[in-house]
Amino acid sequence: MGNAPEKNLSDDAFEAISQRFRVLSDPMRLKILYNLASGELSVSEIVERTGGSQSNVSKHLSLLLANGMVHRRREGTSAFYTIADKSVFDLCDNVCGGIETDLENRRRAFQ
Amino acid sequence: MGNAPEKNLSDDAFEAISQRFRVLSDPMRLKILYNLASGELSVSEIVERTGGSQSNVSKHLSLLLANGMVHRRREGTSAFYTIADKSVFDLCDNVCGGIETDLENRRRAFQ
DNA sequence: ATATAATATTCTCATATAGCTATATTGTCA
DNA sequence: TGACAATATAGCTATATGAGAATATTATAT
Repeated sequence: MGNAPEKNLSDDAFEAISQRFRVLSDPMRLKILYNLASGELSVSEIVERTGGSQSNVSKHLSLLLANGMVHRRREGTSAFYTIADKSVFDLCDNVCGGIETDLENRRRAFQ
Repeated sequence: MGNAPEKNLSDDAFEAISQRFRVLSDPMRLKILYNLASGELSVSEIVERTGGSQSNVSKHLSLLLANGMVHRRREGTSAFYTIADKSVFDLCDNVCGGIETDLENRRRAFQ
């Protein structure tokens, strides 16, 4: 098991990190990040792949952008999004990789 | 960077994992987990350390329990909680360890 | 049985937000 | 300029949930 916390964290700290988790607590946003894991995509491509509405996808992308999870590159009338940095990508990778195991555990737990 | 997703994940999968993130998206719950990182605590001890109200702390603990994040051990009129498994602990550890960096980045971003 | 202590739950209110529809913005091309 | 395409935003509604206050539950002790 772990060690005791070595110092007290401020309320701001807990607020900040909970905000980060909140961004990841929506299925559509996870779906978007999951699709971006394979590389850069335009909004319309993301709309196609996720099956979400254009406005909804765009709003989620704005939120991801505002929270530093993705980068945006504009080109003509299009906008291309990528996962911002390795930590987000790793998180996405772990999450996506762990989902099947997680679901399997849940199935077992309910039998 | 990563590889493309090897298979499509079901909507249920994204729902399940987003639910997990949702549980971690509240400052008080993170605070509770952070305090539990040092070992088992009773509800009243958690109330003292977090500064939350009894009913609020109890409610958050119920939610953490329902989502498999903590275990509960009853003894007399008391209830003692521990972090459920290593994955939760690791997550908590990573999160707590990363908070300072995260805050520092935010400070920089706003200067 | 009754009082007390520890924890859990219910009720209510206020706030946040996901999704929809419609509209606005921005860039390209004829 | 005007039409069109791609993206972003605003307005609205319904739902979820965090927090406080009050109450209920459960266990111990006298």
